[in-house]
Amino acid sequence: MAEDKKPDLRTRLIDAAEAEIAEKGLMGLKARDVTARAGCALGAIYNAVSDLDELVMRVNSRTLERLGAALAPASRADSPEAVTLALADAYAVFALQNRRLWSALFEHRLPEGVEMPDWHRAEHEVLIARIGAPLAALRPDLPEEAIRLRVRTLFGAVHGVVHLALQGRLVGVPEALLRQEVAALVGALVIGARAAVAGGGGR
Amino acid sequence: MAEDKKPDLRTRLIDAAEAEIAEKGLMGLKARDVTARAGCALGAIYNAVSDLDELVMRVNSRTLERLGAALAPASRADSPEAVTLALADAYAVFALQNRRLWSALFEHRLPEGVEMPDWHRAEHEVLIARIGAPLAALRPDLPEEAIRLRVRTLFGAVHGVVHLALQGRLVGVPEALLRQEVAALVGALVIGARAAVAGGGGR
DNA sequence: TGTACATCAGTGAACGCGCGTTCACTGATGTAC
DNA sequence: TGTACATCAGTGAACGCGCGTTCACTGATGTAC
Repeated sequence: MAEDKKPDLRTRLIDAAEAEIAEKGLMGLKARDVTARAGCALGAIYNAVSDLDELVMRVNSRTLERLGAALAPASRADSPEAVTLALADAYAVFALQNRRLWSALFEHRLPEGVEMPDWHRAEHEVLIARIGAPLAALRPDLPEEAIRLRVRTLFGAVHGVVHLALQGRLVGVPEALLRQEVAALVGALVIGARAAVAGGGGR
Repeated sequence: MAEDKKPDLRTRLIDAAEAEIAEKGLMGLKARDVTARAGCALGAIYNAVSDLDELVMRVNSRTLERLGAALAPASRADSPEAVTLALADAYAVFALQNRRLWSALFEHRLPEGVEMPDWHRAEHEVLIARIGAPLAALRPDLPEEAIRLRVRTLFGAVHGVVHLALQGRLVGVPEALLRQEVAALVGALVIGARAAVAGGGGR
């Protein structure tokens, strides 16, 4: 009666893993904590999923999906410049609000020699495409190949600033100023892109 | 006779740890491998050093010093723009040539609640200052505080592109194109900075 | 020059723990007749 | 409706291993007399 119909164990395990990572970070993820949280026995993990690694990838997969959703509204801004700026800002905000889950995206390493499954790789392509659209509009002079490259560079730049800021240590930007600095960075790059088109210089 | 005067054990241990990290990465660093390589017993580590963590910090300290040396020539370029570009390029080259040692700089986490010792923190400040000089020359309109912030943003941007490229997975720039892309990135930022001064806009 | 003693870097077997994974078992559910 | 049997998700104690750290011991070196 009060016994809600529980979701399928596999889902509960992914939920639990997600919550654990959100609380303790990827390094703090332990099989025992996950099963305790999901309310099942330790061994049950291996019925639902092949591996702890798979569990992490399922969580990362969700995070990527949520990230995608968080970036979606940005694409509706009314100029390529505005879209690019909005994407970068949304990225920073998402990272700030989901720090550990977001970090897990980049921290997770598969054991030596194991390849990332295609379904996970494909999810990244979606992100690339989303950034690529405004950039292509901004630089109609560049071939698709060059755009794809620039997307990666732009993404890397924004990512790096956010990443170091969230790590806190070393040489990061203070978190309170992160959005502002990301905006300054992307703003400069976007102006540079426009100037390149106007000037006719390929680079 | 053929017995060369061996350096002090502590030094040999740091040498060995450095070599191990260079070969296998920070995650692959094991006390037993280090001592085997240094030619001493396992327990000897704890006479020379308080901890494996300290050993890592000693290695990182060296890496930072070598990074500093690798960046030094860049400062002799003849305009602030050129210096900034040369610094970024030297950074990318250093990372490419010292991938695992460079990565260790950012991967190493001290156990919860342990603070980074000052001697290590100070070494980072040196790097910041080195990038700050040309940037301050480029933006004489900005107060020192703002320059310090921009240095971190610029550093983060370059770092991010390099970092993702070296990771290889996900959304990185291909390594062969890394230097070119870093140059494009920094070039655009430097142009943006100059334009900001000319235009009188603070941002 | 010799003897007794203290020091301490260096040794390596053993400790201890964290933790992913396995596996023999249980019990609920479904199927055949 | 009842009985026998198969299946299989779920259980949790036990396994096994990697690995940082400790600690009782050794033996070389230095000091005092």
